[in-house]
Amino acid sequence: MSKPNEAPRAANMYDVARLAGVSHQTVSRVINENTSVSDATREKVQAAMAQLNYRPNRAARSLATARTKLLGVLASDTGQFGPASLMHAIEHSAREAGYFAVATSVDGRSRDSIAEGMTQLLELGVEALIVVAPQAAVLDVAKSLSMNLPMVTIDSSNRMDVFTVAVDNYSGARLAVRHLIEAGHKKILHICGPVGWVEAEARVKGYRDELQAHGLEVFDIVQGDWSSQTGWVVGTQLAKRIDEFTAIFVANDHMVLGLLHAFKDAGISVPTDVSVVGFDDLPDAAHFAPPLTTIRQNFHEVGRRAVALLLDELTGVESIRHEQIVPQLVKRDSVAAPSRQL
Amino acid sequence: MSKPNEAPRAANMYDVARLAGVSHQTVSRVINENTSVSDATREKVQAAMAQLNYRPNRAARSLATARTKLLGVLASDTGQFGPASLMHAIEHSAREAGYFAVATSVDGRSRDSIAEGMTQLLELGVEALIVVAPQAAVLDVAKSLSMNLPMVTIDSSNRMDVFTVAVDNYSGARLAVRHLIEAGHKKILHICGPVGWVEAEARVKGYRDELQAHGLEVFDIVQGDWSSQTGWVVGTQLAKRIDEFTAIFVANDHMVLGLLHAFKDAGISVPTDVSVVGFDDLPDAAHFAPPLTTIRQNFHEVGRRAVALLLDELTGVESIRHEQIVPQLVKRDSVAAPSRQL
DNA sequence: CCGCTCGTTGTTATCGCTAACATAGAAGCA
DNA sequence: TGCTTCTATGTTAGCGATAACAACGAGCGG
Repeated sequence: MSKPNEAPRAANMYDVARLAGVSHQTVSRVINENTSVSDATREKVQAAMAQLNYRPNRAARSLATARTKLLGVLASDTGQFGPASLMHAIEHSAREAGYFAVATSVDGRSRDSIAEGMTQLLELGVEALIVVAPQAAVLDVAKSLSMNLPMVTIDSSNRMDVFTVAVDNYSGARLAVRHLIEAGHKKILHICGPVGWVEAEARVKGYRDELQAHGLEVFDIVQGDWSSQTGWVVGTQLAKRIDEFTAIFVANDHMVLGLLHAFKDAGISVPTDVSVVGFDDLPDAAHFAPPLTTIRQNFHEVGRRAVALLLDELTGVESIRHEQIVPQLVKRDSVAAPSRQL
Repeated sequence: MSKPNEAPRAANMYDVARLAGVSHQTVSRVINENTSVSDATREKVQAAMAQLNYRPNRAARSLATARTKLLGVLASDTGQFGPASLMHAIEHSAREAGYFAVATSVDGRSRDSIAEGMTQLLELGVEALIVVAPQAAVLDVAKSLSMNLPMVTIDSSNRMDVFTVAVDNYSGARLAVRHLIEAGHKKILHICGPVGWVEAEARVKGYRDELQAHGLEVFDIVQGDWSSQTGWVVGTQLAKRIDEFTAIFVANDHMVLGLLHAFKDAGISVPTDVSVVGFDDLPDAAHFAPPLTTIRQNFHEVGRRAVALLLDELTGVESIRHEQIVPQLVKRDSVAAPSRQL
């Protein structure tokens, strides 16, 4: 009394081979588009595969080849616009190359969390690693755990020991500040991102250097954390010292939104009373009040190049070790000539 | 002349066994915390694993057990706030349960893209599927390709053939409209999401039903597509017909931002001239001008429950087939009593 | 003191695939 | 025609784990 349809196990290579009247190896050859298989045989096999709804078992294949066709992405803050866009780009580029990108998001401030994510990725058997985590700590942990897995990091820290692809945050920041200077501003503040983020640091440096290059005063940097909430808090405080500056370079667009909110409540008009430049060019930035002048990053391009770099490394092709994508200034309505003389 | 350090292959179970002076099976037992292993042996094995930096090979394990511990996530529009938050929640919940969530993002309007994503997931050997795609088409394709893989979809379409976890968009919409009605509005417009999105449809229905329940006029729905850009376009047109309504229920917060922009340019004040309620409660919504009254969705809870449901199904536990998470109204400053008599 | 049980460990087969080698015909060439 | 060469296919042995069963002692009751 056997139960015939109990757990109808999925078809494997031998099932296909039997139905097509060939050996399993021939089926394997058809799948891998390998070498010499006659057209007649190929068609028979393909028909059999279709009929059985056959799908190769990736685990078995990985075991036999020691290759998983998996790309690991170690990411933090995946809820943010930047990382999310990046993930999307990476996934698509990977897929085009026959790879599958598996992502794990970690808390960039916790070494345990990072280590746990790395371990998972390693156990999955990823062939290479993309680190999308703007905190230096993530990179360190990843590096120490990854043995000699090919690895590229997406940041602008310019560490020489890892391949990097990055938006050139430093030039982006200079671009933003220069735009403000060219509009006639001399007292320019900077609201930066949280400590530990390499992007934030690069933007601070760009801000400083551009001001100094023009012989202008560098203010104490105002500490932010990327969130619009903090932008609002900072903006509320800044509103009281409005006579100290005429322009602000803000390290990201979200913070600008909060800042704008605070300024509006304080009766400060942008750009009449103070000019603002952001960073990111969120899809919403064109609809801020006023529409925001900001720095656009091409995340899609960054993701694409990161995958390309990794694939080169995997296939042994020599390639550039450090790529920078230059961001662009997008002019909208948040910058005007200063109306006050300080 | 052999090259000793050429390709230092990672340690496997036999290496550990040899070093610990036991059989590979005993190592397997230690890893799986299985049955009777003496403390002394366990410690020896653990020491050997640590020394060799041993990591079990997931492919081999999958092959032997026919289980991958992989949860597939078929998602569309992962750049949006909602799906991104959801993915994050799913990933964390899965990890807590010893699973790894692999996500693939597809274009919800292209059946080919959906089918391709599904095929990839299936080949990876995912044990179950979470569909985070608000378009009905995705669900259909997934259903047809998935054989009888356990599957839960995150939407409110209330299809009886699939497990669902969803934010109750219908009640959310009624909540929003009721709030407007209670503020005294009688002419309330709705800007909806794109066609084919089940959330959009549920919100439309909620809007209609709530108005009808109060005997109020239902306007033609204004077609949107979630983006702030479209919100601006729609807002620009609506500004010309401002005397036809006093309030708007907008299907998501992004569109509100564009709408606000258009109204501001047209000299229409919110909430003085027109009241607005959004949907989503973006982290930025508190800093819109004015701060937005909107409907908050608890994505984290949705993700958590979806994973729990799937795990129940996987382990054969009977569970609820359809869960609804009720959203909340968040009151801020974009709603006031109507100032005009229509 | 013998046989039984149970806790602990080892042995062998197996998962589904690919790599490497083996083999059988057909074609090419003198 | 007889030999080599190539094309198309089959056979066998792993990859690194788990499952199922076998075996070995120690402890225990009769």
